Amino acid sequence: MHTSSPTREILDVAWELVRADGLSALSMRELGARVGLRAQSLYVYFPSKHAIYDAMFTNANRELLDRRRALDPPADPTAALRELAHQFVEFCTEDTVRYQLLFQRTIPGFEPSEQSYAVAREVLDWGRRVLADVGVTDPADFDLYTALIAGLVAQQNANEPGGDRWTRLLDRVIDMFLAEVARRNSNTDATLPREPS
Amino acid sequence: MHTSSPTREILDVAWELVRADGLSALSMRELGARVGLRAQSLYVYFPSKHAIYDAMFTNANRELLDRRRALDPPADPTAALRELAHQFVEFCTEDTVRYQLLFQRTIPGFEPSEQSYAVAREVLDWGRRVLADVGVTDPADFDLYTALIAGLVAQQNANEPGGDRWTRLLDRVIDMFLAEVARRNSNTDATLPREPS
DNA sequence: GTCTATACATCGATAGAC
DNA sequence: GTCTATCGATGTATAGAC
Repeated sequence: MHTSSPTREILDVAWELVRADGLSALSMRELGARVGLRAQSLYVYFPSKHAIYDAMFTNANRELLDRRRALDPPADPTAALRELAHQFVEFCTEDTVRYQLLFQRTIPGFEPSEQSYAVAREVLDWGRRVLADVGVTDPADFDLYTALIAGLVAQQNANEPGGDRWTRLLDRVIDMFLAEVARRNSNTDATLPREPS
Repeated sequence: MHTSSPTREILDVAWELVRADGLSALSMRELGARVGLRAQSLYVYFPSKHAIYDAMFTNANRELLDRRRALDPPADPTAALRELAHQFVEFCTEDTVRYQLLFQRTIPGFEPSEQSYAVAREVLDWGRRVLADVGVTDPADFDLYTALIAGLVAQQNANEPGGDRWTRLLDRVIDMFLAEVARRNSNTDATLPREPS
């Protein structure tokens, strides 16, 4: 019996270190010391430092997925979208290092593995589903949505980490987005010939 | 007589290296070798590697300012805003490493110096002036604007560097933004009591 | 599985000779 | 101003004792 596997403990401590000193300041010797191991022994559990980053990447995406599953989505699709967006923005701003790992290409040689990407895709597909529920199915509209959210988060984390100068604009941004999509759809209906039915 | 100072040449080569290998892959030894010096001799011109990053930061902001000054802004304020936004987005996406240095906090201990920030503020103030010309003076509206542009650029650079999947949404985003500000202003006019005059 | 020991190449940075 | 020499770090790797 054990409370946590060595692998699990290494990852937990890695997150601690990274949060304290920055994403790229993760050192194998330091990490080993914190878990009572020499740096070399870490290679028993992870083949390289990038493998640790990769596990952290998966880690973080799973955490986001878990939180989404924990939501009890309201019946109203728009309310559900709002809830999702707020959860995502909070997730991205409550831990800027995690945000950096997930959404910025900042570690020199690190590229998430295929299986890590799979989890990231799950997150994105979840978003697509929620948007489809409010009638947004055009891929360009979805790109627009991700850009709007990404912009708020990027500005918040870059210029006022921990604050809410940008994130408090979220509901306004969602309204603006939904109005824009509705406007564009009604324009399209009015000006383009109908599909034969 | 000389074609360029050592300082200038070091910076030029630093940009080359960084564009080739990534922002954090800048190495003093490599940089020295490319300019015909040993790494240690670089410290005659820059007191540290961060000082080189700082000079590059100022460098890039000045380049952006120069381009703005080179614009011959159209008389119509909205057209001028469009032109500015397009120029900015192109500036941010044509060189992702430069974008990373200017707008992402990615280098472990690097913080731009006060005088470097001054140039960055000039850039921001320029944007504020152009937005004021189209009637956008509320600071929250300006924050909204910067987030919208930042979002397009962030998504483009992170997910499809060199492409235009997000940046081609720029005019749509500007329209959406202007409509939102207009809507909000008219709402305010209609529902709030006027100031005594 | 973990240790010690050792190795190699890399890094930023400093001291001091010339 | 440029050099050699050196320092203390880093990631990575291997060999071998226990």
